Amino acid sequence: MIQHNGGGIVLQVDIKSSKPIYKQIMDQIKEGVVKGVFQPGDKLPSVRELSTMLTINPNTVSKAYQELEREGAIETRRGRGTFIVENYKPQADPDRLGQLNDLLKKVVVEAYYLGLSKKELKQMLADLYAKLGGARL
Amino acid sequence: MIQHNGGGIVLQVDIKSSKPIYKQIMDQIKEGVVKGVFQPGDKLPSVRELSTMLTINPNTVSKAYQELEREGAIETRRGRGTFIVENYKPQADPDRLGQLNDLLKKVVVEAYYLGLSKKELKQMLADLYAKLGGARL
DNA sequence: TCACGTGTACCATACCGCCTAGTACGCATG
DNA sequence: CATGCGTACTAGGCGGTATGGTACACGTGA
Repeated sequence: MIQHNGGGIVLQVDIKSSKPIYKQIMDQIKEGVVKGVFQPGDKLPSVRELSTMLTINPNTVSKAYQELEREGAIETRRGRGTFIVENYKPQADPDRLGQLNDLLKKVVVEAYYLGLSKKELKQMLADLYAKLGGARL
Repeated sequence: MIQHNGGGIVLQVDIKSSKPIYKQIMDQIKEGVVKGVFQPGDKLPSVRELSTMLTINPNTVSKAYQELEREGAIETRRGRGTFIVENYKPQADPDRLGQLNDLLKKVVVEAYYLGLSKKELKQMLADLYAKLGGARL
């Protein structure tokens, strides 16, 4: 578990996880935005800097940044760096909406197999909203 | 998209999907149990039969069945076949509970990036419960 | 102007999960 | 004993992921 704390931001990567490193970075940045840890316009660590901090390859960081930009979450300015997008406009993408529905369906099925009632799952969801986005959501 | 319909059960597999085939089988069987399409004690297709129907390798089906048995969802009886477990007793597995929480967290973050409000997500969850387990959940 | 930091684009290599193919074994049923 | 069943094992191919290295294009600031 390698950690990076530069200027208040905290990113950590688990090399041993089955989840790809570039996806770990993506998820943490998006979660950080929701939490408010990353503010619109904030500068992210440079590709080389973050790769050094996490002792991973620059290409891996670059891949994470490219995917995030493709999703519209961040933007890159050549020669300047990578930044959290300002005034993010969500678009009702049918594909991503379907994926979200599938993901949520999986949650419901898993909850059943863990013995969680509908009420308990709703509570879990409420707790997450409280924990993640006090003001934002 | 290959489909199998034997005795009322319907399983389909998308070879081109990035999701592993054995996981597709696992998810569909678990979803089928929640829906009630599969009843406790029901016999699943044999490894060879299902592999033939889906035109995939028997080992792939076997892997799906083994994982499902490890999760306690199904049980195999040597020489007889594979069956949906009767009287399934959910166990409060802390690991799986943590994974469920992570999955739900991802849902919340994705929902934010799709512009879905907390209310809309809760509605989506309610719809899924209605669609999946009318009586069971 | 020029050095520097930035993201980007290649290429080659290695590793690992997934899937296939084939063969063989142990067990329960009829 | 023949059949159907799950299981185990080996070998190989394929694609995604990550690494290592090099090179290029662009914007900034001295």
